Amino acid sequence: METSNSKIAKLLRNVAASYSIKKTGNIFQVRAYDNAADSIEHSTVEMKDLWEEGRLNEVPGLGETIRGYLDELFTKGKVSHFEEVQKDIPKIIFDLLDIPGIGPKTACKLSDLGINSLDDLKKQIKSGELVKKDFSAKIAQSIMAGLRQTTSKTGRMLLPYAFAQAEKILEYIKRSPSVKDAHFLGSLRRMVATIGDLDFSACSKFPKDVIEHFIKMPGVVRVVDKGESMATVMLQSGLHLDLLIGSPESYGALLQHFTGSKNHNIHLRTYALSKNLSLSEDGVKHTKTGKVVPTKTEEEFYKLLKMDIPAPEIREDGGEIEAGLAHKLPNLVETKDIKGELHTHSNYPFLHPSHGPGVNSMNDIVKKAISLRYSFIGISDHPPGHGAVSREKMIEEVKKRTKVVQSLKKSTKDVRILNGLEIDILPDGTLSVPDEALSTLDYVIAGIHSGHRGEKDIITKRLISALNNPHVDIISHPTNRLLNERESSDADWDEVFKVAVKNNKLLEINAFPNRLDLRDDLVREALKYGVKFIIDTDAHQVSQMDNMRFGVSVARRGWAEKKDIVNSWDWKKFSEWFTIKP
DNA sequence: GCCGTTTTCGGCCCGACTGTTTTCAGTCG
Repeated sequence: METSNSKIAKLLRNVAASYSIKKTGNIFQVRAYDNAADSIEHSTVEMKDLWEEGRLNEVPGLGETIRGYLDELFTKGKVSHFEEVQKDIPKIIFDLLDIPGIGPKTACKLSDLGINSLDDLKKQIKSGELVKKDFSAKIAQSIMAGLRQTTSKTGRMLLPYAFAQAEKILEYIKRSPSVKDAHFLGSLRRMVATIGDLDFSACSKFPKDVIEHFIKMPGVVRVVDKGESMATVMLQSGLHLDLLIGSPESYGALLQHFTGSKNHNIHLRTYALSKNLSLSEDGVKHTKTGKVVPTKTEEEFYKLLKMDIPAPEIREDGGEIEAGLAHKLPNLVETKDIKGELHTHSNYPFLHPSHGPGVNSMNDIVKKAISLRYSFIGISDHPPGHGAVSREKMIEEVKKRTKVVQSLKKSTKDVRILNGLEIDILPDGTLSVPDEALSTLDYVIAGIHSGHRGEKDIITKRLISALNNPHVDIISHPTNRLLNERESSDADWDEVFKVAVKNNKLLEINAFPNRLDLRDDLVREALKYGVKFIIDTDAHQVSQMDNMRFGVSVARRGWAEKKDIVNSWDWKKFSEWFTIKP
C-alpha cells in the first residue's frame, strides 16, 4: 500500500475503530492508536523517511509496539495484525469514518441498518428512508453536510500559500471594533510546512459581535458551526476557517490551548497535574481548591508552571517543555536577523536566446535586496546542463557571466553583490562545471537535480563527493523533497552532517514554498553535529525573495539560533567564512 | 498502547458542541 503519512494515519484510525467496535482492548488502547494517527498526520516529515533514517522513536505517541507494526508495513507492504483486527468488520464502516461527524458508533449503526456504500447512504438520506429507520432528520442532515465536505476536501496547503490567505483573513477579523487583538492558531502559528484548516483567535468582550462579523466575511459560502464563542465557516474553495474567541482576562490561555500542538498540550497538562494544576483554555486551575487563575497572556500562563515560554514553532513535544522548565530554551533565529542571501536566479541568458529560468534581471534582484535592507546579495544562476556544451565552451560561458557580474558590482554601494552559480552534482558525484570556471566565482552552490530516487549509498556518495570539492560552499535543498509531490532522497544524513562540519561546508535551508528543505527535523539533527546553515529563497522572481520568513521558520522549528545561520552574521564574519575579499 | 520532574506500573488532557440527553453519549480539535 501507499505509505504516505495520511494513508498510515487512516490505517491506524481504522485499527482504533476496530478495537473500539469489537470492544477488545480498553479505551486507552483505542486512544493510543488515535493519538499515533494524529501525531503522524500532523508530522512535517514522512514516516517512511524517518523509518529509513532509523528515527521513528522521535515521533511522540509511537511506542515500541506501533513502531514494530510500521516496520512490518514498510518492509512487507502490510501488517498482518492490522488485517486480522479489521477482518470481521464491513468495509463500509471504514469509509463512513472518513465523514466528519461520524465516529465508530454511528458508522456501526449505519452499517447495521444495511447501508453498504456512500452512494447508498446519500440515496437513503435523500429519499427519507434513513429517517424512517430510527435516525432523526437533524442527524441525517448533518451526515449529508459531512458527505459534501468529504467530497470537496482538498489536501494540505503549503505554508506560504496558507499564510498569504490567512493574513488577509486576520486583517478582516481585526477590522471589527469589538476585537482587541487576533492571532493565528494551530499549525499555522507553529509554522508547520503544510496546513490543513486555518484557525484564528480573537480577543474580545463581545464574542457575539465578532462571530457576526466573521460569518459575514466576503467569500464565506457556509457557516459550518456556530457557538457562543466560536464559529467555523467554509469558503468557496472548501477551505475551513475556525475562529475561537476569548475574553481579555483569559486570552492567553485560549491562545496557548489552540496553538497546540496536541502533543505539547498533552505533555504539558500531564506535567501540570503532577503539580496539582489543571490546564484548559480558561486558565490554570488549582485542583485542590478548584480555583481557576485566568491568564491574559501566554507568558503568564507558562509562568504559572514555573517555566520559560517556548516559541510556537517548537511546541511539538520535542523536549521544549523540559528545556522551558530548566530555563534552557534556545534563542531562536529571527527573520530580522537575516542580512542577505546567496541563492537567487536571474534571467541571465546563458546560451539561451532570450533569457534564463529566472524572470527578473540581475539588476532587479539587486534592487529588491536593497529594499529588503540586505547588506549582501548573491546571484546564482544555473549554467548550461552538463553535456549540453563542451568543457571549453562551459568555461568560456561562466567566465563571460563573471565579467557581467563584476561590472554590476561596481554599479551600487548600497549592497554587496556576490557572484555565484548553482551547479549540478552529477550521478558519479562530480560537478557539472569544471574547477577552472568555478574558481572565477565568489561562491558555489551544488545540488542534486536528477536521479533523486537513487539508492541510499549512491545519494550519500554524491553529496559527500560534492562536500569534498574545495570550490563548493553550499549544498542546496539537501533532501530534494517536494511537498505533496516527492519524498526526500534517502541518504545517510549523519555521515553527510559529519563531512559538512569537517569541511566547513554549509547546508541550505531552502525557503521555496514546496521545498522547505533541509527539513526542520533534520536541521535539529544536524545541529547536534554543529552543522552551519544558510537560509536562501531560491527565488526565480524577485517577489519570491519575500519567502525568507518561511525558511527562517524551518530553522526555528529545527531549534536553530543566530550563531547557526551564517546569513544572520554581520558582513565581517560572513565574508571571513567565505573568504570573500572586500 | 504509551509513558515517566511522584511512577518501568498504573495511570492516561480538557472542554465545546450536538442532539433530545432530563444527566449523558458521541464526536471533534
